Amino acid sequence: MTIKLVSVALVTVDLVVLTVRDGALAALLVRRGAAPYKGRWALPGGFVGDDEDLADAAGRELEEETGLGTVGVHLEQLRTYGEPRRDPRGRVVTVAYLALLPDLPSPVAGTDASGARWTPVATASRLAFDHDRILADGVERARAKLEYTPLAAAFCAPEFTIAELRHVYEAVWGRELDPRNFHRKVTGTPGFVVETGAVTTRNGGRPAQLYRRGDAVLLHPAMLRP
Amino acid sequence: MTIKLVSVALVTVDLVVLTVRDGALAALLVRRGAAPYKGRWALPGGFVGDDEDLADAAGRELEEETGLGTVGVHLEQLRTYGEPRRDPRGRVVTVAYLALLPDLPSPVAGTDASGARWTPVATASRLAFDHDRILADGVERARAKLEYTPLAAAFCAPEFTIAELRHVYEAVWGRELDPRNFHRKVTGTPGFVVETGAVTTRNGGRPAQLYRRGDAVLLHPAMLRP
DNA sequence: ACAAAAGTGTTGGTTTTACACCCATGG
DNA sequence: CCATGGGTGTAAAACCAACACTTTTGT
Repeated sequence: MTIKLVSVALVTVDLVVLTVRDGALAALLVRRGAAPYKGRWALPGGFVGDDEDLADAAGRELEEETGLGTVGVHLEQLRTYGEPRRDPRGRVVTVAYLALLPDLPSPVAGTDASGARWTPVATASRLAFDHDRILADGVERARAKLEYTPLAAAFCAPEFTIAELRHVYEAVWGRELDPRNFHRKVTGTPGFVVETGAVTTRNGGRPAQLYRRGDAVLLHPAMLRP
Repeated sequence: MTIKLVSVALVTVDLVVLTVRDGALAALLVRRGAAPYKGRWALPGGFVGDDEDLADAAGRELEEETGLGTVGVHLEQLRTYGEPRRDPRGRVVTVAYLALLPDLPSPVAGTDASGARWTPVATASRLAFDHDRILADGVERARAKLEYTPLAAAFCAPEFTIAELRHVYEAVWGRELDPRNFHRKVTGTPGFVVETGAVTTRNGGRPAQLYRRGDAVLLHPAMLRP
């Protein structure tokens, strides 16, 4: 056995931050200001504090990058990437997190001030490090979890209409869904959404019921993507 | 900002190794021979080599612990645990892997020689570190993936009968399934299993067809666990 | 009145479930 | 012949896709 077994590594968190903008799934990217990969787009991220939990580090980076608090934001661990030469500076193990946000009109970065920008995932490529792969993994996770969890609501404002929820599915899956059948399915799946009693006409046409997220954690039956 | 941001950590891999034995889901545990948690049961694991990929480290640990090669064994990354004080010796971030094995009669540890043992997951508790939680996460992952992937075959020998496959589902889900409907469902799901042409009577009764794993990676339709 | 969006009813097809029934072996 | 496990048939129930149709707003 010749492997050196006590391995010390730098630990970072990287964030796949997704939202639905203009009918498409978009990721938050930042432009790197320093080597390596200077000038290239990358996932937001940074080092984990000495006495900081991984999830806390991810929440802190999200706050720094978006200006948002982490309350109400869906944030889950995605996967860890630790290939020995993934970072030219040395052994860096990164724990990737997946964050899902509603399309916030104002306080988010993406105003391009801080060098952060929303990019449709279909056109995001040639990112720094192994971030192409991490982003792809995050998108695939989001697509899969829409099927069997109520995660789509994380892309919506706290109160939303069934049609707004449907637009999320259509954007993430890249496929049109029948509004009538979708409505029945969502309202018929126990715990997915709960009626608030309020209505809105913000989308034009007949007023629509507003809903909040229900307490289900798994959808039975699932929303299938055939 | 007072957080020290350049965090150096020791990186380990821990393994949740599962098999089906005597009709129950069982995990491979080792008894710790040194502090901390000396004498307590723990998940097998160890440090990642200096120039070693995480998946390779997991495969190496599996081989050391079971005496098996990693060919044909299902091994996937589970989750990463990095709570600052999860290890009293210092900052240790562990990347957990999930391994699924057929119930091998002979060469595996578990003979208790090396201090390793198969334990039904229902009775495994009070493990060292945060290993209770890691084991629970691994079991839940296995349960969930049986639904929508052909993973159950990883618990079977290379050639298996439909009934043997059903026993896996019944052990992992803790629920009896109708043999007739199960048979139709499995053989009717494209790519799940392929007939070998051979038959066996090893389970008594009428000879049963032997099958091998198919090439499907996702099951359509899924095997539901209601 | 008309367009646009929300929501309900209906229908025919597929899938699931429960269970009766037949098949092929060992003892 | 009987017990045991393997596998097929079938009918009722549940589910799903497609689409005609009604409701309620803004202009």
